[in-house]
Amino acid sequence: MPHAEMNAGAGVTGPSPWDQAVDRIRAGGLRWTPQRRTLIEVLREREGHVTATELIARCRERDQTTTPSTVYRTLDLLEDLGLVRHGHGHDGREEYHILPQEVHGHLYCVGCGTTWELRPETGAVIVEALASQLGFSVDLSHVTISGRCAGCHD
Amino acid sequence: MPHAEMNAGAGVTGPSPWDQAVDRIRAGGLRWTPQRRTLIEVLREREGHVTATELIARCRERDQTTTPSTVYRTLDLLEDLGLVRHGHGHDGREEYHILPQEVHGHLYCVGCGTTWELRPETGAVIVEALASQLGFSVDLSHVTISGRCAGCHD
DNA sequence: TTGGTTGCAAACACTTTGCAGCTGA
DNA sequence: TCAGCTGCAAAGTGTTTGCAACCAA
Repeated sequence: MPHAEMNAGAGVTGPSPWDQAVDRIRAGGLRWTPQRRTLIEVLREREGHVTATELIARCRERDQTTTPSTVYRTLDLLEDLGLVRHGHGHDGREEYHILPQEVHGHLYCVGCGTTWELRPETGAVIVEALASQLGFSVDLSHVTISGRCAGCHD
Repeated sequence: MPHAEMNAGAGVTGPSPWDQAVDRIRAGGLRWTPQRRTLIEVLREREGHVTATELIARCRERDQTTTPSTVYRTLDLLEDLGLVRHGHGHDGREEYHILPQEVHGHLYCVGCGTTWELRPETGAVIVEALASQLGFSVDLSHVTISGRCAGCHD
């Protein structure tokens, strides 16, 4: 998918936030379980956004016994830890943003169905326009804009 | 309300597109029923956007016997006629835009729960920014931006 | 008459919840 | 041990569909 290029090189400082997740879970008196490990394995392979349904399916690939309720409960937990955030996609389904280290919105192409990231640099124009014109302060992470991407014009 | 007066010099032109709806429905060999009349009465009192659930409730106020399935089916029909358009609101529910005579997006305030219209004049900045920077052509009618309105800043 | 419509109820897809038993620390 | 976790099944949303009866044209 023609996703936004991830930072090559300069990257994140220190260990992956997912590694810290184990400790942070334990630190809260919570337990590190096989089910949580499975979900986090799935999550750390992905960047961007996924639907809960997709996560459940991917977990089931690794562990046939995966249960939806456990996945949802674990996602709630991870959201409390700030490792994922949820919103709603263009079709109204729960959609999880993985590792939102950088707040971003989404662009959905009705032509090819691809979802693109709307980087803060680009989104800034929107944020500023609405702030100055209407006094409205945008939460970019909840923005999804539909339209047609460069490759899908009529 | 914004333009909409398509004053034709000859004969059949209703003052409101809703009046034309009756004829357009009949013209398609379809039937004009009490249930459809009820829904359209409800719709013509509203501007902007409503959830299907809200429409069902309002119809039931007028006609206790209103059924969800009929409302959904009628909304489908009205969408075919171009009288409403549906999208998804900030919470992922079906949301209908009534009489989208003027294409517009939405602003949702997470503070007070109000939904505001994003007028094309204001939205133009967004459209232009994404077009020039990414070659993405925005469909403003599917844009919903969350944030805080001027009266709800922390 | 007759095909579009309706109401009902059941099906749906996705998500949440209650609870008894299991398990990580 | 024992609070937290899991699986299951059942409940809940909101939306869609199958079908026999119904009714607008």
